[in-house]
Parts: sequence; C-alpha cells; structure tokens
Amino acid sequence: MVTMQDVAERAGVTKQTVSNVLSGRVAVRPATAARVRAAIEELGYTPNLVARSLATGSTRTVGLFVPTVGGSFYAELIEEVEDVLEEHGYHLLLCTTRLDGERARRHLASLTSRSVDALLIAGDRDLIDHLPLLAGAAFPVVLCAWETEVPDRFPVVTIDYERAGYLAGRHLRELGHRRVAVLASPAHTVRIEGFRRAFAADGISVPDDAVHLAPEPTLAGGVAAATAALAADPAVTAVFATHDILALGALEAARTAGRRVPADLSVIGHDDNPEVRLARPALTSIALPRREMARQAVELLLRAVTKTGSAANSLQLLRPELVVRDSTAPAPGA
Amino acid sequence: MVTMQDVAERAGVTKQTVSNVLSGRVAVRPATAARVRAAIEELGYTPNLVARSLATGSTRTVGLFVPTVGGSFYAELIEEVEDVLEEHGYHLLLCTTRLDGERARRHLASLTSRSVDALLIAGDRDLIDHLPLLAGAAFPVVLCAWETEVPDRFPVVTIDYERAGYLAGRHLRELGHRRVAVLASPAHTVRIEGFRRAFAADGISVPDDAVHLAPEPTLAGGVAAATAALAADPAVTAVFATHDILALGALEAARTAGRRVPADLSVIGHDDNPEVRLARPALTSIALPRREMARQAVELLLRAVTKTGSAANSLQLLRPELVVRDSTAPAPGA
DNA sequence: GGCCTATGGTTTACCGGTCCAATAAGAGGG
DNA sequence: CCCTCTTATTGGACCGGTAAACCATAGGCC
Repeated sequence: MVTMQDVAERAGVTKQTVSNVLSGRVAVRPATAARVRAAIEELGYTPNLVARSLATGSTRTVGLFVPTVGGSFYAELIEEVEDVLEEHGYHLLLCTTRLDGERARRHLASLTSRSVDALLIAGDRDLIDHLPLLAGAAFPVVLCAWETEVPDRFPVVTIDYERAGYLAGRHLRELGHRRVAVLASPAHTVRIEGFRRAFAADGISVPDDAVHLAPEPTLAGGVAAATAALAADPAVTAVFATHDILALGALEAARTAGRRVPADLSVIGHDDNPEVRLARPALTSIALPRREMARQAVELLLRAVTKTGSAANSLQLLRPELVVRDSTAPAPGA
Repeated sequence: MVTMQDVAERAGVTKQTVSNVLSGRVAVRPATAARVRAAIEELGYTPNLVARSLATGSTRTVGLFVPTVGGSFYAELIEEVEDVLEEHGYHLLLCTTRLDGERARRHLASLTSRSVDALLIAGDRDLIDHLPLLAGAAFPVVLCAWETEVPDRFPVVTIDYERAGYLAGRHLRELGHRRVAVLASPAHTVRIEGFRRAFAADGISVPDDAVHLAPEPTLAGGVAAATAALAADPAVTAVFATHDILALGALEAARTAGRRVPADLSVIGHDDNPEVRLARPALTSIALPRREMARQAVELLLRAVTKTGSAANSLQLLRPELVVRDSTAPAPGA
C-alpha cells in the first residue's frame, strides 16, 4: 500500500507538501507540484479516505433509511438521493428496515458511531419508535416521505398528503359523485381526512363505514376491500384507493361484480405508480413529486452538514397533482 | 465527543483496557470490566468506527454497483445483499451506474481508496469497460448477474442464461411449435443461443430474421418488435421474449393483430418479474434464482475478505426454472 | 524460600492523513 | 547591504482507535 509518505520521499518533499498539492488549499511552487504529481502517478498513489475522515471528522457519506427498495416509490427516491449526493461528492450508505423495528434500531446504532455525516430517513413505518435514539446524534437528520405525526426536533420534507386526498375527493365531487367509498391502508388516515374535506365543502360526509381497510397493500387486499365496499353499499359510484395497487384490486373487483369502469364506477388511485401503467382502463391517480422531495431533502441535509448547527426544525410540504386518465368519469346520474 | 480516553480516565484505567473490554479479545478482571462498562454507560460513549477502521484496515463496508434500483430484479438483489451483509455485520454502500459509464468510473475510483472492504458488481452494462481499473484493487471483487463474456481475473456468480433460453425453447418445442420468433434486447444473445439449441435438437433452426430487436426494454418496444415479428412471418405460432416487459408488448400486439393468446399464439417471457403478474393471460416465464444468486455472491465475497488472497477466479452458474402459466399452449396444428 | 508461570494491566508504537505554528528562502524597499 | 514581508516548505502534534511488547503481582511447585 503506497502512502503519502512514500510519495513525499520520492518527490523529495514532506508529506505535508504532498497534502497541499492534493488539496490545493495552500500555494505550492509549480515545479514542486509537478514533481509531486509525477511521483503520485509513478507510484499509483490514491489517498486513504479513512485516514482523511479520521483527521477531518467527515466521512463524506450520508446514510439513507428506507422501508424497502422494491416498488417505484422508494426506488426513485433512492436514485434521486444518490444523484444529489453524487453531485456533491458524497457516498450513499443504504439501510432498509423491512418492517423490522429491531433491525432498524441496530442499523441506527451502528451509524451513529460517526460513520456517516448525516442521515436521511424516508418512510415512517419502522423507525418512528427509535427516533429518540437520534436525539443526541452528532450529525444532522432529516425526515422525508413522512405521513404520520411529525416528531419535532427534526426537519421534515414530505408531501402534503392531506391535499393529495383532497384532490382525489375534489375530482370525484366535481364529477358529480356523492356516494363514495374509500379503500385504505391503515396508516393513510391523513389522505382520508383530505378526501373528506373535499366533500365536506358540499355538506357531504363520508361515513366511517364507507372506509374499508386493507391490511396489506396488495392486489388481493384491494380486491377484498373493494368487494366488501361494493357489497356494503351497492349504491356507491366512485372509489378512492389510498394506494394504486388497491385501486387495481378495485378494478378487478368491479369487473367480477359486473360493473364497468368508469361508466358504472369511477376508481381513483394514489401515488401514480409507474408499475400500474399497464392496467386498463388507465388509472386516474394522484402524482407525488417524489424526486423533487428527495432532492430537497438531501440538499437540506447537506446544507446542515456544512453550516453545522443550523437547520432548525422545519416542515416542507410538497404539492401532489391530480392525473386524470380513463378510470374516472361523471357519476351515472349526474 | 466522548472518546475512549475519557472512559478510561473515568474508570481509572488506560484506554487499552477499555478497548479490551469492548473487544473481549483479552481477559479483563470482572470488577474492572464492570467499572469500565459503568463509565461507558455514564458518559454515553460510542466507539468511533472511523478510527477503528484506520487502525484495523477494515471498514466493514461492502460496495455494490447496480445499473439501477428500479425494477424488481435489482431491487430484490439489493435487499438480499443487504440481508446477508447485515448477518455478517457489514454495511452497504450503494452505487448506481445508470447507463453512464463515466459516472461508474468516478464511483469506482473513489471506492478504490479503501473506503470499502470488498466490491460486488451486478449487471454488466456500464462497468465492463472500466474493470481494468480494478485490476490493482486491494480488495476482493465479485461479479454477479453477468451475462456477457466474463473477464477472467474476477470470480463470477451468475445465472445460466444459456439454459434459461434453452428452457424457453424446449417448452415451446414440446408444445409442438416449429415456427417461432424471438423478441430480444440487444445484449441478450446468450439467451437466444440457448433458445436455438433447444430447437436444434429437432433439426429446427431459428433463422436470424426471426429475431427482432427491441432497443429498449419497454412495453412500447415490445409492441413494436412483436408487431414487426408477426408482420414478417404471419405463420409463427409462438414468441419468446428475452424480457418479460417485451412479452407484455407481445400480448398487446397480438391483441391488436386479432390473435388470441394462447390459442393462436403462445408467448413466453424471461425473468418472471413480479410486476407483470397483473397481466392477463398470466405470463409463462423463466424464473431466475435472484436471491440465491445475491446470497452466494455476497458470501463468496465475504469469505474472500476474511481469507485474504484466496477466492480464485471461479464461475458459479445458477439454474433458472420454467414457470408455466396461461400464455403458452400447444401449437394450433399440433 | 526461590523460581516459573499465569493473569491483568500499562506502555509505546503505529494506521495515514490534516492542521497549525515555525522556519527557510526570495523579493522589495530604504 | 540590511531589514522586512511574502511565499513555499517543514516539523510536530493530533484524530481515536488497535496491536504487540512489556511489566507487576500473585499463585503453584519443588
């Protein structure tokens, strides 16, 4: 292993001069710099980043927690995070929590030991209980894609999920739907609130028994919830699914129930996931600015790394957008 | 920042003794150990992993290169890699190359600087040109999910893609198909070879003009290639797509061409991607043991890390499997 | 009682960089 | 020609651990 000392000896200078040439922070006479560079070249020297990290206290690495890498939501998030980090010369240390709080805790503990300069936590599912562990963290932490109650103390960059639900509701209301059902994952209460607000403007309420929970966000779960919804109230003319995959289940349930989408039944999803683009009719959905969110979160994080101490507790909400396709239409009677 | 020295002073010992307590490699009197542990607890000490890495020469981090994180193939691979690493107490540093050779090279260069203990490279698309850079790497490198010609010098854990093509061909042949077409991504020549071998056993050849290339693995690309294939030879009774998404395109093209799947036309895909599970008819495909592959690759890698110097150039091929669903059926005339 | 050996702890020397104060060499001014 | 002021280079301390050699104490044995 060739070290800076080796380069220095070969170039006839001290280690410090080699360091100066590399960092460029201190002036070095051109002739000397050339000698040093030649020595580096000849010996094939590459600086030891670990040693540098120890001396500077910065690893130029950022940790990212995600619940999973499957599914386009987190996949896009990861890619965007990596892009931004790369632009700034940082590395990405990835930890998936996999619905396993204990695993999350272990990962958290080991990252705390100064192996990362900052931490981005996406998705609240598994880590929420262990956030207090981070209270004394020596590095900045930012949360993103956070839907449930936000623990103060950390800045958050997330999506206005309430508005996402509202957009879905407003769309259906404007199409004349009055009797609607909701298929929801248990954690999506905020989206439902927004959905209700849209109807409340017209004095219409969405009763609790119109909300059908799907324990898992799967096609089968969507089918089951939708079937239950249609059975519970055959008069519904529209369904809002808080997750695209549940919406697909609704499409299938409608088909087997003999109801045509969108003529008899409108279906609107949430997330605008690319992997459901293949479904027919094409799904109307709520698109989320995932990449934008990821970018802003990372940039906030990196700003906090450089200006240590700043980055007060803040909340940044990004706006979702309605994407109208073929699965929604005016209510039959309207 | 509380250091080992602080703990040592508080416990009335030297920092080496603290180190011994933590590592457990050297015997420490129980009473002393208890004092040290108490001091650790009181001060909230956590060891500095960077300093440890510098001293030991090991970062307990493994780098993983993938072309992208989108798509279930690499997503599952990443998850499995992380699982295995976690079992062994290693961290995951993720780099995506994104069809960008230059980006790949940059990442490679920075990881070479001893910030990882080992490197796993999955997918040959972008890094193949830069592998020579790794020739002098001080850490083990393993390639996986490698389809094209394997550069010697590195161990490879991959899938027997030739056999995958063969299984697809054999299935169609056994169903009585004689006149077949192939929809392929440009890089999938090995799969096509295997496909041909299956037919060659019966003296049937698959001519070059029955192979239709799709430049990008997209639905549209599949539709275009399939449409071209059906136009070029209306007599084909079966289509092999080297990628599931292309197979979906074939389903769509068949529909618009008025051909029923599987009655008039059999379609077989490759990869058995979960994201196409929604398609109807359900796609017959070739399943790849992705998780198994990832696991074996990482374990090989970690073995090479511990027993330095070993891990000679080896090639490990994992067996794909045929998964028969509803998109293939006996040839019309058979 | 003297010698040998465990056992538990300390000392000293790294690992490979960066940071800062000190110094040597030139340039410019009086 | 001497003194000052830059500018380029050097030396040593330091980041926070680990590794190995070394020392002290106590117990076992003849």
